[in-house]
This record gives sequence, C-alpha cells and structure tokens, in this order.
Amino acid sequence: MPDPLLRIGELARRTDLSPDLIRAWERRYDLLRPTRSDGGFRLYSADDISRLRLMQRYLALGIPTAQAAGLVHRVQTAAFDANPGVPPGDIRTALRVLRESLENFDDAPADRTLERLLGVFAPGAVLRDIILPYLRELGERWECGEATIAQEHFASSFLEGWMLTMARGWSRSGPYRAVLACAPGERHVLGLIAFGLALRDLGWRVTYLGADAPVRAVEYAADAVTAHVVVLSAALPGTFAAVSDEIRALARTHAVAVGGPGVAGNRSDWLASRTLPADPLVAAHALTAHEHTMSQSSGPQRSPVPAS
Amino acid sequence: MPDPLLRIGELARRTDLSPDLIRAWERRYDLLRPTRSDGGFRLYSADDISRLRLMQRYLALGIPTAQAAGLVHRVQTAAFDANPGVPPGDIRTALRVLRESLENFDDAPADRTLERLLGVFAPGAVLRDIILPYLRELGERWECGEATIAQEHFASSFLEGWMLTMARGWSRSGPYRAVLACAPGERHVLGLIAFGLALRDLGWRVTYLGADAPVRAVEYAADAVTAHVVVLSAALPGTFAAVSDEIRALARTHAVAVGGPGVAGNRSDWLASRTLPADPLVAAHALTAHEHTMSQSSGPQRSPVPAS
DNA sequence: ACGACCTGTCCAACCTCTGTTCAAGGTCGC
DNA sequence: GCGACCTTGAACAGAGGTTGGACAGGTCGT
Repeated sequence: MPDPLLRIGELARRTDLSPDLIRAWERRYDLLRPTRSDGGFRLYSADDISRLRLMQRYLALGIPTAQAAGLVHRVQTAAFDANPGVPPGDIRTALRVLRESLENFDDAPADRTLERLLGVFAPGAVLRDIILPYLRELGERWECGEATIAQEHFASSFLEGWMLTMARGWSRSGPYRAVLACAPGERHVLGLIAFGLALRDLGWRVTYLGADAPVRAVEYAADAVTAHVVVLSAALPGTFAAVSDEIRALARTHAVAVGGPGVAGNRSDWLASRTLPADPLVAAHALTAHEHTMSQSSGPQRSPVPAS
Repeated sequence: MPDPLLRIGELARRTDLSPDLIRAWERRYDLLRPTRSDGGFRLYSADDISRLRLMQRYLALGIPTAQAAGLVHRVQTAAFDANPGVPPGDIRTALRVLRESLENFDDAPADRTLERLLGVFAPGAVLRDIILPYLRELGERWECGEATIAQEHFASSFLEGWMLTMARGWSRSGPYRAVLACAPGERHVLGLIAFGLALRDLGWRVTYLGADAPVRAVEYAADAVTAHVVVLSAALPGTFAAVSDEIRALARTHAVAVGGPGVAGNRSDWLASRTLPADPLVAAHALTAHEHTMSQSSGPQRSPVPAS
C-alpha cells in the first residue's frame, strides 16, 4: 500500500470535517484505524477518505452517527474486494463441475457444489469467483458455437434460481434504495441479479422487478419505495433505443442509470441517464461511489443522475 | 434481521407522523418493537417504516386505529406464529401477508411467511394452498385493474425465486423424465414451474429450460436426457400458432404435451400434441396417469402422446 | 343524552448523543 | 529552536431523546 499517507489535518481539509471530529469518531466508534508515525501522529490512507465520505453520506440521510459508523464498518468488510476469495483450487473444481453437469442437463452435482460453497464462503465471493466467471465462460463458448442454445437455457434457469435464492432478503437492509428492472423486451436477467447482489453487499436495498418491465411499472415502483435510483438493464443493443423517449421522460423525475451489454460501448447521453460499466460488480461499486459523491452537491433523494 | 437505522425523530419525519404518536401506538397497541441503543433510544429498522406506511393506508381506509394496528400486527407476526394451527386459518393469514407485503414492494414479511410455511408443511401443500391461490388472485386483481403492472412484476419475480428454490433438485429422483420449456416468445414461467414442482412430487425428474426456448433447443435437451415427454407452455393464445410447424415436427419424434392458458379452451389437435389442463396440479396428475397407462402397453421411451 | 372509551397531543423532569472546546504537553521539518 | 501541527483526556452544551401521566375532542353503546 504505497499510498501517500495523510496526517489528520490534511484529511480533515479534504473531507471538510474537523480533526477533532475525526478523532472523536475513532475514539467512540472505532471508525478509522490509522497507522501511527514514530512520534505517534495518525497517518491515514486513501481508503480512509472514502470511509469518511460514506459516513457523511449516511449522516445526510438522517442516520444517527453511531449507527452510520456501524454501517460503514459493515459495508467495508462486506465489499467484494475485501471478501476472502475462494481458493483457486476450489474455483477450478467448482467451474469444472458446473461445466460438466449443467451441460449434461444434470443439475444435481451443480446443486451440491453451490450448496457447499455457500456454506463455506461469503455469497459475494461465490458470485465473484464462481458464478460470474462461469457465466462469462458460458457466454464465450456459446458465441463460438461450443455450447448449444439448450445448454445455455438450462444453465441460465439453474443459475437464476440460485441467484434469486442468494438474493432473498436483499430489500431488507441498508440506507439506499434501488429499483432494478430489465428494459422492455429484455429477458436476460442474470447480469441484473448479479448487480443487485453486489449492490446489496454495498449497503443497498434492492427492489427487483425482473424481466421485460414496462417503464411505467418501473416508475410506479420507484415512487412506491422512494428509490434513490432506478437501474435499467439490457443485454441486446437496440433495446434501449425502442423506449428511449420513455426513459428520457423517466430521467426527468428520477435518477436513472442504464447498464448491461446493450449499452456498453456506445454513449448513453441520448438517454439522459448514467451509463454503468458492463461488469456487474464494477457497476455496483461505481453506482455506490457516485451516490456517495452526490451527497455533497445536492439532496439525497431523487436527484437526477447526470450522464457520465 | 434488518439493521436498526433510525431514531424516532427521523422515522417521524419520513412517515409524516409525530414522535408522540409513534410512541403512543407502541405503548397502546405494541405496534412496533424497536431495538434500543445502549442509552435507551429507540432504533427503528426499514421494516418499521413499511409497517407504519401500512398502518397509514389502513387508517386512510377509515379503519379504526386499534383494528388497523391489529391488522399490521398480524402481518408482521404471522411469520413467527409457530403454531401450525388449522390449515384454513394459516392459508388466510398467509394470503393476506403476501397480498399486503408484495403489493407494497416489501418482500420481507412474505419471505418470512414462506420460510415458516415451508418449514412446517410439504412444498406441494404450500404450492397448492398458498402460492397458486395467490397467483390466481393476483391475476384476477390484475385483470380488473386493481393491481398495477409494477406490483405484478415484483410479485412474479419474488415467487419465481421461491419456486426455483423449492424446485432445487427436481431433476434428481424418479423414473420418468420430462423436459419443460416455455414456447418461443413466451415469458410467463410461473405456471410451468408450478407444473414442474407437481410433477416432481409425482415421481418425475424435471429438466427445466425456462422462458422463450427455441424448439430446437428443447429437442436437443430432450435427446440429451432421453426424456419421456416434452412439455411446452404458453400463457398467451397465438404463441403456439407461430411455431406450430416446428411443434408438429417435434411431435413426430418425441412425446409432446402443451399447456398453459395459451391453449386452454381451444383444441390442439393441429399441434399433434396432447393438451394439458390449465391447472398445473391437475395437469401433472393427468400427464402422470397417462404415462402410467402408456408404460403398460408400449416401451417407456419416446412414445408419441396422442392428442387427447 | 349520557357516561365511557378512543386517540392525538402535550407536559415536565430527566437522560443520551454528539460536535466542539480546552489544557498541557509532544512531534515534525526547516 | 521555532512555529505549526498533533497528542491525550476531560468536559461541556444543545438538540433531541426518555418516561409517565394528563387532557380535550370525537365516537360509541345504551
């Protein structure tokens, strides 16, 4: 970690907090654990800045300081990068089992494998190290003709079931709310569910509407749960184009982000929406980081997201 | 276990109720049971917000406060009522919980209810007495405009996740094998999954391909697992007509049955396939009975099913 | 019409939470 | 060695909680 380390005064300047307050948070909530210089000065890393920003964001939502500190603690330890990974040997074995069993339409070994992995490792780690790599691999084999449509359908349905099981309760915790839906006509839900799982681990509450959701339905749900942001997903290019007017209208009153292979690459300024990275995990981090920085400029609710 | 996030002032601000009133409701009706901070402050969770919102909806309907509190209370404690009780009572309670929570985009109480029910009763019973009746009810309310598209999407995604969880391992046991798929273009999977669950309980091994499956993919899968029968489902009329040639071709080499609202009513002789009753449970029994009689006369494999 | 009850609000004395302040020193880099 | 910066520990004050009870206007049953 060769980051230039900051002393408390500089950290305070960058976060717009007082040094006293930062020390108080450390003393009372164990919020930061700076290293020390030989003489005893606190030395902070870049991570600590984002932790403080997250803290500020929570406070802006009206969460009491003590609880906010607890959330920061939890989010940090649940972040994917912090998840202890699945050992490479287990990954190789699991991928082989998934490959061989799912492509023979035999889900029993795959079930057993996932059950065991989820018993031992964190859901975020299983998602990152097993499920998403397998999906990528399946997609590649499908593109070059090695996997059949039937195998791809079977494996997709299988993984959808598991991911929805892993997702159970994802609307229950966390201070931010997101409504997730596939754009009208879109039926590829796996990437969106993965994104939702990642969001959940980053402290979001997820309301999931599934495939092929009319924009009006999305808007209704966003209002019903007072969502901070609405995320629309599409795997195929052109999906968004068919409803661009509706999306632009939605973006006038709600913060909208679009993602999935259907937008990756081409800009989405014409949708008046923020474009998320293609990788679900990266996208979840990007959206969370964006939501944190938003707290400085404008109010926490319903701030339309500028196109990125 | 939702995290305690808000103190009473912020909760009051968000629900537009006075702190006094929230405390009074707790004191008089035991409406909420907030956790406490070390110092004794009430700490409310996200669930509590939706409970108060539900309360407000009841009050807006003119229901007296005490009764409204009773209703809310039943929704929230239904999941912890460990007493199996008389099934009809449980059914009524569960249906009310599903109705009220899913239509508020709040899946937590619904999760708890299904979790408890599946711990006490057999999956088949939960499917028959709770899930299918709820789906029927939702469909009716949707048709007469009482439920919105958004609510229907949310509830469908929620139940799809649960049913796929219940389905885990359905390809593992039993002497008959069935391949299940939605016809091309068809995206309504719930009825098909329910049918698959019923089949599993009747001793079938189920290979499930999910929504919008090309007929060629179905054929490939049927061959790969040497299926006794292939079941195609469609909710909308006209779905089958678009691929009738392909289905007829498939029926020349495989036993094919078609089901779902998309065929109910009109004969399907023109598909050279057996028509299954609209109700998933009845359909599963019908297919099983047919397969039993077939296996006496001819070989168990690949016997084309005559149109009924 | 009457008392009994329901229900939202208010009060008073006290407590908790949390940002800030102070004092008496120590460290760092020039 | 100097001035800016940082350290610890304690204390403080204002906003906003806590409890328990009281109370007035509306509703209900008789």
